[in-house]
Amino acid sequence: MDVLWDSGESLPANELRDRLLTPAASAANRKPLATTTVLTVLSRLETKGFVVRDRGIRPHRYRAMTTRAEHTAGLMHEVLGSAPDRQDALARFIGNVSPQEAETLRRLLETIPLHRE
Amino acid sequence: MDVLWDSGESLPANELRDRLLTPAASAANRKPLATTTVLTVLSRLETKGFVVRDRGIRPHRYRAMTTRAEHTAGLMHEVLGSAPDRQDALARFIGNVSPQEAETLRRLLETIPLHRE
DNA sequence: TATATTTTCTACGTACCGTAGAAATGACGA
DNA sequence: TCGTCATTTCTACGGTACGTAGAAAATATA
Repeated sequence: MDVLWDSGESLPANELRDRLLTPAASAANRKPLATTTVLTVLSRLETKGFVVRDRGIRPHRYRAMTTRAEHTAGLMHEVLGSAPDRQDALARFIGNVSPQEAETLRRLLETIPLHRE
Repeated sequence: MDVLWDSGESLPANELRDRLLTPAASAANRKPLATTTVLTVLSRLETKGFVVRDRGIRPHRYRAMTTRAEHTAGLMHEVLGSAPDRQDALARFIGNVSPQEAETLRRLLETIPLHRE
């Protein structure tokens, strides 16, 4: 997913395989993955809805369904949504953010309409 | 975990087993779990640090290590922490909260010291 | 001490993931 | 058209985690 996210575009499996062999990975003695391995994973990611495949052209091209930020935010909402006490959870969450991030959050919240009941 | 969270106190495995057989569960034709099953799961939860066991008394007593809200908040921070683009992720996250929750967040943020660089 | 309770140890089925070979499919040049 | 090569799909195996619980060991109790 990181490779797909970093390259905004859609990529064929071979390209993916190559980009998965980063300098860091090479240094760590990681041998390149087989193309079929990459394809298997891509299929599974497609099933999970994380990746979209363009079957129109022959080397199929794959791209991330969402941006990484969206994905992260989605996970956060998922976690929060599974809590029966959202207010509490949010309070605890906010209680642990750094002052810098608190500032960021304040600014972000300004863009949301005030709630009038 | 839900049972432990709902009962703030520490409970022995047997009590856990009983409380796991809620009316809803009974209706769904769930048969009661064996006590050993509950004990196995509790041990695993202990290993993960989700549960603390009091070995002092004979029917050992188990309690949740954190509150549910703390747990949820912890997961959210974990997810956020694994994102290389925290700002973006937060922006996306905030972009999807309801006006009510935005209001809650604004209020919560007031309790955090302003950030002066 | 014999017995009942509680805990630990071991195990089995299921599911998911990383990995990839074997087989099928599709494209492309001779 | 056919053989060959690239690509994709199908199948599979080892590893880890989880739900479940029996067998065995440890401990309390009558």
